[in-house]
Amino acid sequence: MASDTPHRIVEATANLFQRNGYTGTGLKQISADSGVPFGSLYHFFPGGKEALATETLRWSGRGYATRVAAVLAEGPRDDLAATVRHAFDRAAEDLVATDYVDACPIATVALEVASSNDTLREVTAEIFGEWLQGLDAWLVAGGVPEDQARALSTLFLAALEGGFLLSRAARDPAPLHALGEQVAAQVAAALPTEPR
Amino acid sequence: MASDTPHRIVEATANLFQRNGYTGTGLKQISADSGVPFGSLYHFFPGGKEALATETLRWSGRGYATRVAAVLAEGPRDDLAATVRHAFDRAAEDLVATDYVDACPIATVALEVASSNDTLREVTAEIFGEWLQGLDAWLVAGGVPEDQARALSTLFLAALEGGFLLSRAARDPAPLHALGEQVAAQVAAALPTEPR
DNA sequence: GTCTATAATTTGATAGAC
DNA sequence: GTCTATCAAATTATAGAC
Repeated sequence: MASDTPHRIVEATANLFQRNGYTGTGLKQISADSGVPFGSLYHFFPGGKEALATETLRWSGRGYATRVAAVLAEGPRDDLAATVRHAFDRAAEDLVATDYVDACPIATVALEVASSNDTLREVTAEIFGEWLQGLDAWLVAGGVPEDQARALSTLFLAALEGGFLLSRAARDPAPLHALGEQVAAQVAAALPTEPR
Repeated sequence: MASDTPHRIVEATANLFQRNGYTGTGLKQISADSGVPFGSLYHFFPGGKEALATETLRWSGRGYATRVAAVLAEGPRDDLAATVRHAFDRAAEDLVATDYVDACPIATVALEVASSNDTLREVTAEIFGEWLQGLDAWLVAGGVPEDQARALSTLFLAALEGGFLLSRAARDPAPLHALGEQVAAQVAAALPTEPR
């Protein structure tokens, strides 16, 4: 169980998906990058590329949810808005530190398959849905009224995704930082103790 | 000048990019869809696929900017927030009406090439930059203070892009509608006449 | 079970007939 | 200039030796 072969495959696939997307990633390259013989890909993933992509997206989705949860836990418990800013700033830092590759591990593939592969589209939809549920719970735990949670979690996730898009294209962290401020303001406005 | 061949090529390429992305679109398919012989692709675009993609992205970028400007012009001139909601609602309608294909014509390709093709990445960055400038001007003309325009235009565009991502993945217009409300609220808060 | 070789197709790109 | 045929290399997938 030392070096789990299927896991090595998924890990290499996840890295390649982030840089080259789904159609841009070849199974030969996955074999080469992971050091796993080509035939083993079909031994462990009889469903071929689509099955491997499904597993990779789910694994990446869980990993990213964990990372975001950890960053949100770092922030001050009594200041949701400050924590939102912190999360966007950390996302921007990670992006710059990794030469603009370490963004959302789902988005590129999600857009690629949205109109061309219904199986994988559903997988990305499930992952985004779980992320939104997690953000809902975090917002409600922080004092946001339940009936406003989904709108704000949607804003949080969409702004993060849009920020990744704009920051990666421009190779500039500024969009992500600005979006952190904007989302934080909107979250603050939803808190019942907020002055009006 | 009746049926401009290079234009037919670009148009077919734009449609294929929206459904299958950059790496997912083959030149053979472009030739077939446009009805233009394969060799003509290299006659009109000697730079090959990258040159054709550059031209297609620029053409799609101008077209989408025009469409958004038209939608923004439809809204009430004295109510920026209502116009923002209207724009997101229209984007959602168009998305549903086209079976979730008619979203941003740049985003999919932008994410695909962000870490793999610097030439095309720069093209997408230029397009997003021009869009943001246009939104800045529209916001300022509507009464938003100049020093807040870029943050709000970034929120507008990022939320739209993130909304397209979430709505396409889930095949549900709800995220785009919710985001229209959120962005509208943030725009309203930036107007000097807004009550505080 | 591990791995190599190869099949069948498609890719981007060129050569060259007309 | 228009178009066909083809190239070399890539793709996903499979067969089968070890």
